[in-house]
Parts: sequence; structure tokens; C-alpha cells
Amino acid sequence: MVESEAHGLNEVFHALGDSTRRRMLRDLASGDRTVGELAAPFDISLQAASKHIKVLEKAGLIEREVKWRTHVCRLVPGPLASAHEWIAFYERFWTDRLDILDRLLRDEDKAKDSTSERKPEGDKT
Amino acid sequence: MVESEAHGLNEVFHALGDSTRRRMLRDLASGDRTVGELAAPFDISLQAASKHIKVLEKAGLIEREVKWRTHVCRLVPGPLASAHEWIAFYERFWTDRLDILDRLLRDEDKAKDSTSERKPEGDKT
DNA sequence: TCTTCATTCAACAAAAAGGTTGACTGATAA
DNA sequence: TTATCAGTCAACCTTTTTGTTGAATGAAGA
Repeated sequence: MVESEAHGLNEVFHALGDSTRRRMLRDLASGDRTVGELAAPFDISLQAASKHIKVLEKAGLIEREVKWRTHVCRLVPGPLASAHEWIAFYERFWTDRLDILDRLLRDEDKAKDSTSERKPEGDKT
Repeated sequence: MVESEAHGLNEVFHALGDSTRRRMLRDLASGDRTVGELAAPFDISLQAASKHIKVLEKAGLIEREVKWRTHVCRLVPGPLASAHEWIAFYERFWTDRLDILDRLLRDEDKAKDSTSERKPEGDKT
């Protein structure tokens, strides 16, 4: 799992790496939207918005249903779940690590009090 | 919360949108690594790898401790947690939506058998 | 028939991303 | 003293991204 699913993750994370697109997803979370509706909040051309939508589509995050002249977009949950899993895995991984580190440091502090050098790790304003 | 934290998210998601960098994070999850060690698995120049590392650093995903000539890199959990939260929020949101949609469609199927067209939609905002 | 309208397509420009090579750094080992 | 060695910095190139404007589409409505 760890890295074998590199296929879609590039596209998904890339799609999420832009606030315009994240905003579009937010709007879509409230209900389906046409291309024009998705584009409306932004101060960019419809064509530019259309490209953003295509990025989301390519990442598989949304689908569109073409009802003649209007294209209705809708969220697709799958790919976000992959990204979610990826992050969850690593987050857990290094949360554990930090936990262990923390315990080690505490033990160390307890064992020897002042030896050679301390390695604070938890103070930087 | 929803979109006010757009600041670091762009950088974090962008950093995650590249498999080289994700692989570096994976390696870092097993323990701290020098720049050279992080670069080793890849068939790119050290300088290119150094740039990737800087992207991770700019996103706040890693920190480095410079021990004279060698730079030791270490994971930082915070930013990934933000990304995690962002995704978790939306995932829940539209999982719920799909759930509701599913129920609506099932009810609709049950109520009227064949009418004209479904038009789910249950929201505003 | 002719206009309308939502959207894409095409061509272009500017900026960012990702890669390369070459030069620099400066304590330490020889 | 001099070479080494990990890593950065700088300049450069190519590809991708993001935006622009202008034109095409083609059913529906006048």
C-alpha cells in the first residue's frame, strides 16, 4: 500500500494543491454545480475555471454529466479516500515515532540528569 | 476552518503531489536521514534531490539540523495533520451526502416506480 | 432563419517546476 | 599545506501550469 498506489496520488494531491480547486470542491460539497456556477466566485475567465475543473476531473475527484449545453459536476469520493489513507498512514507512523521519541527522551532525562548535552526538542517559541 | 487555512495547505498538498517527495517522507518515517541518504534511491542529481527536500521543508513537513557538513532531516507532524483534517472534513461531508443520496434514491424507487427524472439535491448555502 | 448561451477548443504568454552542470564552502584528515 | 566531502548556490534548459483572448459548437427559442 505504502507507495504502490503512486498512480493517482500525484494527480489527486496536485489537484488539492490549489485553493481555487479546493474552493470548488467545497462548493461541490454543498451540492452539484454547473461549470458556470463553479467558476462564478473567482476573478478568472470561464476558460481558466474550466481548466481547473478538468484538473479535478483528471484526478477523479469529480465527474460531470453533460446535459446538452450545461455540464453538471458532482463529487466522487474514491480518490480523496486514497489521499486520506496515504496521509493517515504516515501521520500515524510518525505520531508513533514522536511518541516513542518523547518517551525515550523522558527516560533519558530521568536516568542521567546532566551528562554531556541535552537535546531539547520541544521548545522553540 | 473550512478554507481559512489556505495558507499552508497549498504548499503541503503541492509537496505531497510528487512521488519522489512522498518516497522521501516514507524513508524519513523510518528514521532521520541526511540529504545524501534521502537522495540515494533516486536517479537524479544530488542538487535536484536537494530541491525536493527544500520543497518539503518549505511546506513545513520536515526540518533539518545542520551538523556541519551533513544536514540531518527529520519529519514534522503538524502540517500533515492539517492536510489530514482538510481531507477528513470533506470526505465525511460527501460520504454523508452519498449516504443521503442513496437513501433518497431508495425511497424514491420505493414510492413512485417510474415517473420522469430524479433530481436529488437537498441543501442550500 | 437567426440569435442566444454554456462550454470547450486553440493559440499564446508568463511563471513555476524539475532537471542538469559547474563552482563554492570550509572543517577535517592526510 | 592540500585534498576531501556533503551539501548549497547559481545559471541554464525544458516541460508543465495557469492564465489570457478569440473562435466554434449547435440545440432551443424568437
